[in-house]
Amino acid sequence: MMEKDLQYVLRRGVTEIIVEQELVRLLESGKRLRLKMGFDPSRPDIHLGHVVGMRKLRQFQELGHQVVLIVGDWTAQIGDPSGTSQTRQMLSAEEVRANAETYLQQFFKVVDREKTEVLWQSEWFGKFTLADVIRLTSKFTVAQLLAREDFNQRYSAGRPIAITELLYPLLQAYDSVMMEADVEFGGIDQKFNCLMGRELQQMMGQTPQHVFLMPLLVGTDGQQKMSKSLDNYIAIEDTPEDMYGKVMSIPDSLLMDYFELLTDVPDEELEEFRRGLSAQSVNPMILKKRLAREIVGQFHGTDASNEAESNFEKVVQKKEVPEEIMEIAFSFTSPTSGPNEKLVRPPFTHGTEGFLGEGESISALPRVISTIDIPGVLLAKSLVKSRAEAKRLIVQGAVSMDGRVIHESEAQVYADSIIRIGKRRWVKIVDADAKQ
RNA sequence: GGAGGGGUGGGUGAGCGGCUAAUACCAGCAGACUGUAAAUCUGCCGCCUGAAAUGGCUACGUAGGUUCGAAUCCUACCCCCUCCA
Repeated sequence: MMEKDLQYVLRRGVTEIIVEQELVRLLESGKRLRLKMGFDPSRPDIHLGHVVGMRKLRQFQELGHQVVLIVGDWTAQIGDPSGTSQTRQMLSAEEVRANAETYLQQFFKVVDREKTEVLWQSEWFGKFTLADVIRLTSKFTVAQLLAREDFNQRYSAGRPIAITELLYPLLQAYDSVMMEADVEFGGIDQKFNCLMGRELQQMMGQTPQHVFLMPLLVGTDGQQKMSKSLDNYIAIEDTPEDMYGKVMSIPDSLLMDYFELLTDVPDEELEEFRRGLSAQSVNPMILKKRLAREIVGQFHGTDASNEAESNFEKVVQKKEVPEEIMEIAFSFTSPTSGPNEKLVRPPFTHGTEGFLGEGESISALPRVISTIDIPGVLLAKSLVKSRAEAKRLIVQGAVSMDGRVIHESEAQVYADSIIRIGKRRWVKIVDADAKQ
């Protein structure tokens, strides 16, 4: 049983383990290992890309090991040069602290807080002197650092590399020494930095850490790794509905990766899914719904994930109006004043008169009617960036009211009329007077 | 210290006195088709005004200047990059 668990943890969602044989021996020795994971508090939000590593940490915790989370309050200032971003803004100490707080809160949604130790880099780098810097940097050569692929590329392409960027791997390596890491976890793009940790530990008389590398989660665009700056991410703070919808929008090609990296669905079942997909005997959409339920459930519970699913079926698949929508108050009795301001065009032409039958009064009618300026409404609720945009959308037939496409900026609305823009934006006009 | 290159819309990147709100590509938005998948096709993609043709305003690092007219020319300043030392 134990054996099987270990194999699962070492196989599922893993790209590379350095050095695997040794790590296995170490795990079998029964020693409580110190597992290193670092993060830069340059951005506070955690998304599913981070969750891949966090889940792995959790699995090791369940085997009895200790997580040590390093808050990179110094490296955050440099910005990890890996990937596209070049220069990053320096953050103030307060920003870093606030980001870190938010991060931790989210981190412990997955990782067991009881078995986690949090260390800040400033505990050691805060005391660093120039002498220390020189001592650290003298251990490595430029050639060693240029071995890193992205440095190498930039260098040979004649593009700039800041000295602080070269420092980044060294600082990260030094963290491993200070916390006496047994294993460092990271995405495959962290390989170089983690290996530097091994070297430095060895130079400083420690047993070199093992390195546990995981695949990078591809974002919702199906192209690049999930990241906030590319806006292809699913945040763990997303509402259940959003999260569900975003999962549904990933390309089919990512389906199995997501299952493997982000859920506990057993390998045997995943095999079945794969067979079904390649034999085309199963609709990927069905599997994706399962995936979405699994993921939403992890962060919001099964009730919320079921609700998110029925909401999705109702709103997206059946194209009905969602349960909860934004409302805007409109006074039908005095359409040209009060809260309406920009909602009614100055030459107010249509009122209730003419819509009343013989002997009817306003109160006898279930709904009142008035003419309203649609772009004004959309703008007032920030559903649109400008009037111009609203008009464009109307021209393109993207705006409908009570199920009918609108072609003009002015439209007749009733109390409780519902305006829809595109696929996922709604507003409801409510009677301000009735609401009082 | 010296020589050279460059700063254009969310990104890449053309334009180098009027035809330029500014080519193209990417991203984004919307429509068709759909499974909120992919692929494809179509339209949009600075702001305000107008039903619309139109009109006005703001924008090509910053500040001035030349000109009937400037992203395009001149001056100063700021910033970035490359090479030599």
